Amino acid sequence: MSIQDAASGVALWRLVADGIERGIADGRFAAGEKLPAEMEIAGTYRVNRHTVRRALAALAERGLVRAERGSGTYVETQRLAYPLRSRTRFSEIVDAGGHEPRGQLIDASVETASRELARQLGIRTGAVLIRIEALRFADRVPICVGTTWLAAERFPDAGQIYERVRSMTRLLAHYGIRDYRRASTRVTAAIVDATDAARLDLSLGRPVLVVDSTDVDVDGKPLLTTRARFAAERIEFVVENG
Amino acid sequence: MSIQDAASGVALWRLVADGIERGIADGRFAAGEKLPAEMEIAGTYRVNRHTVRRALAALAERGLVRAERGSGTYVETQRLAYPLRSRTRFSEIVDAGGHEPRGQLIDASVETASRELARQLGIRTGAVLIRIEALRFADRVPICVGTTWLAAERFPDAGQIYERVRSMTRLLAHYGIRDYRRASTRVTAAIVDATDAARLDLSLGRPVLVVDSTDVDVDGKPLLTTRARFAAERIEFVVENG
DNA sequence: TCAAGTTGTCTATGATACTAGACAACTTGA
DNA sequence: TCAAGTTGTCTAGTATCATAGACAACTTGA
Repeated sequence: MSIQDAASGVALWRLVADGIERGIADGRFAAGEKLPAEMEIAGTYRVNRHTVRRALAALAERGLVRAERGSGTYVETQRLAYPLRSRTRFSEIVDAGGHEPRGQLIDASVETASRELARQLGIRTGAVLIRIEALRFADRVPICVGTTWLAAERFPDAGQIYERVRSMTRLLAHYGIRDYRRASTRVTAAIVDATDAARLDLSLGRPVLVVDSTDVDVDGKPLLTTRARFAAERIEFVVENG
Repeated sequence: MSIQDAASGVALWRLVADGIERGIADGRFAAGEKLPAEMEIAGTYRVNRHTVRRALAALAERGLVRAERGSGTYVETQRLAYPLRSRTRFSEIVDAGGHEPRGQLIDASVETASRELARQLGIRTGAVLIRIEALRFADRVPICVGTTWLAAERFPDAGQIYERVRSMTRLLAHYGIRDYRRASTRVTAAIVDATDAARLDLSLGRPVLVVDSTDVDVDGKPLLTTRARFAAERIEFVVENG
């Protein structure tokens, strides 16, 4: 009972929790950043570590922070609302959320279509595909890593184009496609693999949302198919009803 | 823990105290009025009576309420700051405090000067005096009851005049005295007697401040002497230093 | 691989908060 | 004078708050 007068009627852990929350609100603890260690917080508030834990538990309950055993306690990034509509453009969605979208080419390669990919793209099995591996950011936070396949016949040099324009929408525009829409979207979840964990700056064992989608042109002809892995703790899919 | 969620970190009694304080602040519980009985408050907040007592104790500590055993708990009137200067006018002081001064004649009579009164008024022992018993209010709250003596020779019919003008300043003005000042002020305290208790609307046993004062004209000649009893819980004398 | 640092969990102790019931002391009004 | 209502005080039990220490489980970086 050192920072409160003896008869304040407010629990110590509440004062600590409020103090940390204020720190998050005014940016002293930035989103995604690590909070000071529990012992350190206990020191600054001159309070027992258990009291700090009580405060952090209350904040975690409300989703403001997330504790990672052995590593630290992190300020939860507010999850980006990501609507799933027929018109789904990463850059537009992120921009609408008040953040700056950015794309980064990780790798572009050529491969042949598996039966499944061929079916989705409406081409024959074994056809030549361009495979683009890209990482997408909102402000400087990685949101998702996506693998996109396009028919090499229709989109030659797609990898180089993407590297330049850094946006799938602009890539398609480069080939004269002014509009397209989402034909199908399937969402599931998985545990992040080591490669994606590094790309998304996620700890091992954290969940990712896996989105398989196919975009088609105005005539319904498949343009590309994508498998994207979203850092689950950073986004929230919104499905409009009706 | 009925009116707060289980993990609020704010003590129940604090919520009750805050609620009552808000009630006082917004006038739901008027100054001087009796609060609901502890059991009743406990009922409205769905809380144990002891918790209510804890809340009331906190408010009493801060001087917002005052408990009277067997009677009830009352909202403390904010004490009126009453400066003691050479220029001391009840009506001016009350008016400066943002309240409406009022005087009320209780009794006017004639008596002869005791040695002490004679000395204070600078007249001979046994001289005829007019004794005025008056009650003074701020807004409709009785503040003090005062007994004033004036020389009948100089101020004939003072009682009737006071009854009409209801102010000692205006009474003196009636006799052509435009200014006067406080020659001496002595302050002590006592327990209210039954008569004054009724007049001041005080419980028996409560303290009063007893003020003996003599006012003189600009030449230093005594005009009147007064013994006033102030309800201690309603005023606070302020002595300016320097 | 290891040491340092971090969060998670356990036991233990004392203080405070809240509830519950009972009775004393006192005031008020009939 | 008395009954009803009020505040004051006491004992008791349960739950929460806060402190303290120890160790496990895990991450990180050298």
